[in-house]
Amino acid sequence: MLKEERQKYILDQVHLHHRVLLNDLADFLDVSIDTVRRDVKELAKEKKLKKVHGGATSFGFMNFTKDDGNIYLQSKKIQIAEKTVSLLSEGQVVLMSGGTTNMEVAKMIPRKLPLTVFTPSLHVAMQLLELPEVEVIFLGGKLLHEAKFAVGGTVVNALNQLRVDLCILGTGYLDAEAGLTEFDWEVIQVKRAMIRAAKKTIILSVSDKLHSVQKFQTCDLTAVHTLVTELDPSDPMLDAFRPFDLHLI
Amino acid sequence: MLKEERQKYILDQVHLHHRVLLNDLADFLDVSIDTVRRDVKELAKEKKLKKVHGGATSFGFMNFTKDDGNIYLQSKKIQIAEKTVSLLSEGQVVLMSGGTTNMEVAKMIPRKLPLTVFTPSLHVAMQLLELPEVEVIFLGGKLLHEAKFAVGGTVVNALNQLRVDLCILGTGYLDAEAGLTEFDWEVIQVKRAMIRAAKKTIILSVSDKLHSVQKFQTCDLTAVHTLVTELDPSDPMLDAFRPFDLHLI
DNA sequence: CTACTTTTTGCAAGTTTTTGCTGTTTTTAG
DNA sequence: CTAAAAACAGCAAAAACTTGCAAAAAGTAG
Repeated sequence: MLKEERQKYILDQVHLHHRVLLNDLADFLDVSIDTVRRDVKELAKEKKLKKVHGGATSFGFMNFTKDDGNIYLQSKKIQIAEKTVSLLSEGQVVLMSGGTTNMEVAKMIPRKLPLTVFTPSLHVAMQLLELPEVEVIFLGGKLLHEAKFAVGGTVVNALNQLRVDLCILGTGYLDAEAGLTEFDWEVIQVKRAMIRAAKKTIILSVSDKLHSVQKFQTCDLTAVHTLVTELDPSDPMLDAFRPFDLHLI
Repeated sequence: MLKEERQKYILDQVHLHHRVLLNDLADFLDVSIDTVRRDVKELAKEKKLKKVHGGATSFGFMNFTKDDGNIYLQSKKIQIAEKTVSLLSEGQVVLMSGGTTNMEVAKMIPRKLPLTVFTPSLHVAMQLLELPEVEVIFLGGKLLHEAKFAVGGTVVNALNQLRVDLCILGTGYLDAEAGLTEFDWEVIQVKRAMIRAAKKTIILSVSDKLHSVQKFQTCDLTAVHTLVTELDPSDPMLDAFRPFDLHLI
């Protein structure tokens, strides 16, 4: 194997995983650890990657990502948020769930757009209050410590008496067969009520979460009207969802 | 696992939850507590986070209360909060309003004290959720943009069906003759309902606000059971309030 | 083809970094 | 004040790194 090839592989791995272990590289490339070490040293000198004790990382590695794991996720969420915001129009009454993707949506709503938003998420509510033209109504109830999300009978009852234009459901797990799934039973109850209360339901999902299934089902895909991902609507990854009467953007 | 990965995880957790325990980190990352300690020490030296006894916190933590700039005021509020916390006991069901003094109370509640707290204040709710033993129930409704406080019929109705041990009313204006006064009519409605729902009502007031009168009256002093100020209970400034059947501390 | 140089690679010895463990001191909470 | 938890300092083993060197591979010129 050529040195060029080796270094290309190393760079690819760094770009893909944002970090590599020298041992793994030596193992895979079937050369001594010293050779890999020298390669990485060279690449580091050319500023193509950053050498650290025991491995190498990409440059933006230490940048903060709210979502444990990878930095690309954040930019995907921003893309999704952009598409979602484009679906909103003046005067609408909207229901928003919690989750980091919905937070991005909240951040991205134009300052001048008048909306009425109901939400059971403390974080989303907090963010929405930055917008002077948005009337924020919090769906009160028992708050979950981790998610800072209100659950329980109070929330569900309030939702049952509500009729809104749009429901925007954030982070959930999505699969063509299993539909929308969650691991928290209490959250499910709230999300179901949210879907019932809305004329249309939009689901936001980064492509990583497509085809993932969790413990409990919130609803199946027939209950959903629009699916927003960071992918192009024609992407083959979305093929499994085409049989449903879904609007993909 | 690379040191960089560990440190990135630590930083992400700090940013996400505003505070982390070294034990939790060591546990999750599957390294000794010393290693985590060293990592946190390094990150602290780089000003990426703040090291505290037993864990680490992010820098901007709890900065959503705009600093009133006045250090004396702040320390007075802390004194009041200390006194107030001493009035709480295990298992109580408490109602808390908003305001900066109440925020101090929320910060000061012991981590191990089990309570159930109802509140219409986003900030107070957010702060209380840091305490694992406190069940937080948000009184949902239309949120005021400035105060981040829920008002309106929904809140009042919920309160009318509630019966709690204690109501802690934060920043209001207090005068022996005029009683408790406010300038926001909607907030008044909520505070009245809060007082009705509680067996006992505690009022927190820095001495600066004693003998001030606002536009509308929330209630008169006969509805209040305890008045907490930063002053000594024997202070002559409190003389005007002694004719009432008030507990001064 | 051969002799020579240059580059690349692996190895070994010694150094540095990292990590967990020890016992001791400091801080915290009841 | 006392007991428990956390922080600290020093040590030792393991892992990673460095350097120098020699063998193998590749290139070059006569």
